[in-house]
Amino acid sequence: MATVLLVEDDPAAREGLELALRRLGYRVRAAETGEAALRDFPDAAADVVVLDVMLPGLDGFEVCRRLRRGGDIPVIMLTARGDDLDIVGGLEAGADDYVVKPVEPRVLDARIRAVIRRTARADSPAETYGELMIDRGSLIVRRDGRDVSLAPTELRLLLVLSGSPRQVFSREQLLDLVWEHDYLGDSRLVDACVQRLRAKIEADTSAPRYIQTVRGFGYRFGPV
Amino acid sequence: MATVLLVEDDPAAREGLELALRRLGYRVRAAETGEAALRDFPDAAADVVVLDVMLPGLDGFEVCRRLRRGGDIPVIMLTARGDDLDIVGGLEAGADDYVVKPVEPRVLDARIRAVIRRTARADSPAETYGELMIDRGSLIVRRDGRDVSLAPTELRLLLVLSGSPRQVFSREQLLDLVWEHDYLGDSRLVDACVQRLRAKIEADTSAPRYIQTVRGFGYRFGPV
DNA sequence: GGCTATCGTCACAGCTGTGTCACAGCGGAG
DNA sequence: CTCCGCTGTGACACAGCTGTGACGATAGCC
Repeated sequence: MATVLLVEDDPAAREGLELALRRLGYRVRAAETGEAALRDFPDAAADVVVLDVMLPGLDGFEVCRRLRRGGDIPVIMLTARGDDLDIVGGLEAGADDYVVKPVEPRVLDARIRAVIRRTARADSPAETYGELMIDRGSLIVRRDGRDVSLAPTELRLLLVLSGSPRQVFSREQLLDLVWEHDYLGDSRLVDACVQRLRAKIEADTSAPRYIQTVRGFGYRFGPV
Repeated sequence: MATVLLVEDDPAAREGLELALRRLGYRVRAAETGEAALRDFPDAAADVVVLDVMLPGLDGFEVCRRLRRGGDIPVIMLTARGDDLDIVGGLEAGADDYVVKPVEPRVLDARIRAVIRRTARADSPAETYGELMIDRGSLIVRRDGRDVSLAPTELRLLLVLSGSPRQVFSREQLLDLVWEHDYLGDSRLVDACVQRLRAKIEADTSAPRYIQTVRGFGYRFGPV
């Protein structure tokens, strides 16, 4: 059965949900704050994170964003009833779903299963594509065995693209996923970042091997 | 921009949402009943379905299940406030998300984009028609195992046609779906693009195997 | 077999989309 | 404070895609 990392500062709500989830067959690890969750997370080996929005210290949105950067664990946000802004913020921060408190256990159960079903993907420790190696755990990228120094944005771009090899991403999608701001109008922003990334990981930028242009549509990570 | 198929029987709610979504840049096709939606669907070429739960005739759950069977178009359910049973039922029926009525346009916008972003990631298996392979994820087209280099418009045309095999598309429909501009009067525009596409994917353009002309009506993708 | 509406084909001029580059603003490190 | 690297922006060039119109070919109808 799946493991849930539950992040909730209110003891009553936390223990209630923990008990309910255990009854439903989940393994549960609980954390009281976002910091604790982020600290525990690599070891928690959770399949899904259930995350309260209102937390002392780091709030839920920020925790969600950081979890997103670290990998692709699905996140379900717990939000106060009727606060639509929370919903928008949570989804923009990369949450996979949200539920409104107080939550029925069977509702949460259904959402957890739906989210796990959607994101069921195996994550490998370090991926190798030809001469290129990408380690999502340590965020180290190597070409021909030598470390490549990437700027933060370049790294995020590479992680997003290589996270779904061969999948074509439009510029709009990339702005959403990598830059996390809705952009109106066009600019050479994505192109420029792609170019910088290519300059660092491609042997021949005029015949890119890893980051390919799909004219009229966008870009694709595709070794071969 | 994405196309939304909106299924809602209440005229006021339907027209309100339709207008709001158009303002946000979506193309919208509306249906009043589940039956109408299912009938329209193959032609609607929608990217996401927004589906009211309470519908006359087939209810939202059943429509959702049938849409699921037909393919993997993402579905967002519209449900009455506070009805948790709806939520469970909707997610079990295969819905990707739900929103509570009445819905703020920007909330629905965020949900639609989140759903599209998630489902775009799912790698769709490549389709194979005889000697022709079309991979909608990577936008790679192969004939006899060799990559075919298609121009953007040619590729869009092929994607639209092959998205509904055997379906006849009129030139007007194609101008709308591929070129996205309402065209008045006739021109050889569609023909020219079809010809260019045929030259690249057909072995014998005088006896096309994949893109067939239906004289007086339009074109059809039909590998037979 | 002729006529007509319809479709295929082609060449070309204009233009769109992308690669590339330099530069300035910004923020963090020291 | 200064310095340095990262980021976003605009300008520019250019490959090659696109739309257009003319004309030839073809199928359907009588």
